[in-house]
Amino acid sequence: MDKALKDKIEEYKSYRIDKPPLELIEHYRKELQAIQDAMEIVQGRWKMPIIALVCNGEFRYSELEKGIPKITPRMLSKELKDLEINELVKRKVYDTIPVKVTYKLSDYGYTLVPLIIELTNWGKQHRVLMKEKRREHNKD
Amino acid sequence: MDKALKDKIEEYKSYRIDKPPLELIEHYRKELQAIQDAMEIVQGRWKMPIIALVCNGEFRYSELEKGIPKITPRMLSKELKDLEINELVKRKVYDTIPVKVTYKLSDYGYTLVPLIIELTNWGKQHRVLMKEKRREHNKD
DNA sequence: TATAGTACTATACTAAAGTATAGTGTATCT
DNA sequence: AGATACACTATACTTTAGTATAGTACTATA
Repeated sequence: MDKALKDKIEEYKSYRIDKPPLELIEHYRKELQAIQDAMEIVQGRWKMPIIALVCNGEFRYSELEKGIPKITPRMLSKELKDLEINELVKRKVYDTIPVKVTYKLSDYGYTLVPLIIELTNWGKQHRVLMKEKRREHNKD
Repeated sequence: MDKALKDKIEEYKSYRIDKPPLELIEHYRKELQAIQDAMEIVQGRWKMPIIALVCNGEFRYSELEKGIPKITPRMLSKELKDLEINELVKRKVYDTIPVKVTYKLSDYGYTLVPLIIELTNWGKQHRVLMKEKRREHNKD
């Protein structure tokens, strides 16, 4: 682990609230609720990958299928519908023949971008760390 | 939706990368991997709530049970074990009689704090928006 | 002696999430 | 005429996640 990361960790520790237990529990109750609300919407193997892709523009169904390896058509269509219901994704039907359908992030969907950035950053550095660790392990 | 949120949304849209399809796919492949790596560790109904609690200090098993309503002992012990394996949580056994066991975030665990903050913030504002929406709906 | 607390684990089960496979209707391409 | 693209949906199934309930081994307290 490098110095920059260590410094950051010290910074993050200030997130800790040192309060008497009752106050802490009260504070935490609200956090827990927020976390559960957010997770309900973002939960599952495919929602985040879909959002992360469609925040780069407008995509057709078949483009999403190609962009997100291993997703089945059933999952793609179900997850898109879920995201549409929660107004995170907008579906647009062009009345050409044959029809063209595209999906893009709604304005509200863009509020998830900071979360996606954090998730992606954490995932990237986690992968680096795991690689380092495996290398160290093999050295022994 | 207030002006501040609208401005933020415009800001978030700059996350979008407007590149030719091939470059975009290449860029996205790495993001997808990171997202999936991160989600693997953080996935499920209980991991985030546990991490959000233990980042406030050191907790005994029974305190966690009380702090996280509706979690069953099986889930708590399983999730704590998972988090320990991934070195996000540290388990400490005091050799008193009877034994006392505590859990706290590891330094590495603290790197998840920015993600938790984002998740919590998003969940909070989402709840506010849903409330507004229900109120509008009832007005009609 | 009975009850409660501590930190769990075991077993059996249900519910939710995800997969596999096939099929629909329309249109164009070969 | 047959194959392929498009945007899905239906059905059946498997896997994973989570729940319910009970129990362990120890100790302290009433």
